[in-house]
Amino acid sequence: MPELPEVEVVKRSLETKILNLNIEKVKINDGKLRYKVNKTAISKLIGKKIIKIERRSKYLIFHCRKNLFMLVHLGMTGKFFFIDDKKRNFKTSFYYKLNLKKDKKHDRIVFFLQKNQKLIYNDIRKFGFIKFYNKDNLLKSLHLKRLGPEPLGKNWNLKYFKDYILNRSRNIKDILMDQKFVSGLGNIYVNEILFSSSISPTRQVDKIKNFEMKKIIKNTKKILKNAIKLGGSSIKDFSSGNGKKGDFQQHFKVYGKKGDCCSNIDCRSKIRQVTISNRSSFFCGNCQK
DNA sequence: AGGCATGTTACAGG
DNA sequence: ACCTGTAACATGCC
Repeated sequence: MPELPEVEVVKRSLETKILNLNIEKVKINDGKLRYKVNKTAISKLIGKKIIKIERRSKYLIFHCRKNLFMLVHLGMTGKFFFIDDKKRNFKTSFYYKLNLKKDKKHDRIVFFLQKNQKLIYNDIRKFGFIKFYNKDNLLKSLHLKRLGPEPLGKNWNLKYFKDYILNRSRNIKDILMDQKFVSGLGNIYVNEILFSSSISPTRQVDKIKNFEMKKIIKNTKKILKNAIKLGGSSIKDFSSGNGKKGDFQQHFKVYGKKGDCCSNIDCRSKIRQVTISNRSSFFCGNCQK
């Protein structure tokens, strides 16, 4: 999935494309996403416009008028494609090239917008979802109500970190991936954050010192901001709303680098891969303690 | 063929 | 009620 930086990039891209365009029609090719798409609810979009797009953690919140909110999670392989049918040269468009490959069959939902514009929700594995809320029940939804602070926000700080891990015994990787502790990080970025903080993913949280927590917080913000700036990562399935792929993956230092030499200049160790809580963890056993 | 993949949630057990 | 770990979801790739 797209983790926080990827979702942020998608959000910014969509903002430039679909805001204030009337939704004329919605076509459901396959509504069996993580949750079945509610046909009655989605049809309420017709005749309305998206007036604002917000990101919370890895969720996108589309604001419509008349107290209608569309909550989207991209799961592991959800993507948005935007097509301008009017002015594109179809045969040279990104989407046309993509169709020649294999993605077209995973177009699950198509939103037809005014001026021959189309927004497509494409999701190979169907772990993503689209749900509808009103203002009162959106934040109370099971998805949003228990989310911890945003990693780029001021509420995710040393005091919060210390208080949260009191009386808890888990490894640091687990807790950084826990959306109740901090919301928006996933497996890739947590691997990168721990490498740049020189902390082993298996370290128990009660053994993390204050200066290390500070380092984690600082590196998290740095890495996320840089990833957003570079347009996110594109592992296999991510691309932003306009079909461009991000460049951050070229900056990975450990994720997917099993067997490669550690990127720290004075280190000759090889990156190791172990499984922690059922997820792959990549780290340097020499640099990360 | 089998294992792995950017995530979240329901569930079971403590 | 809280905390933690595990399995499940669907599809493609190596």
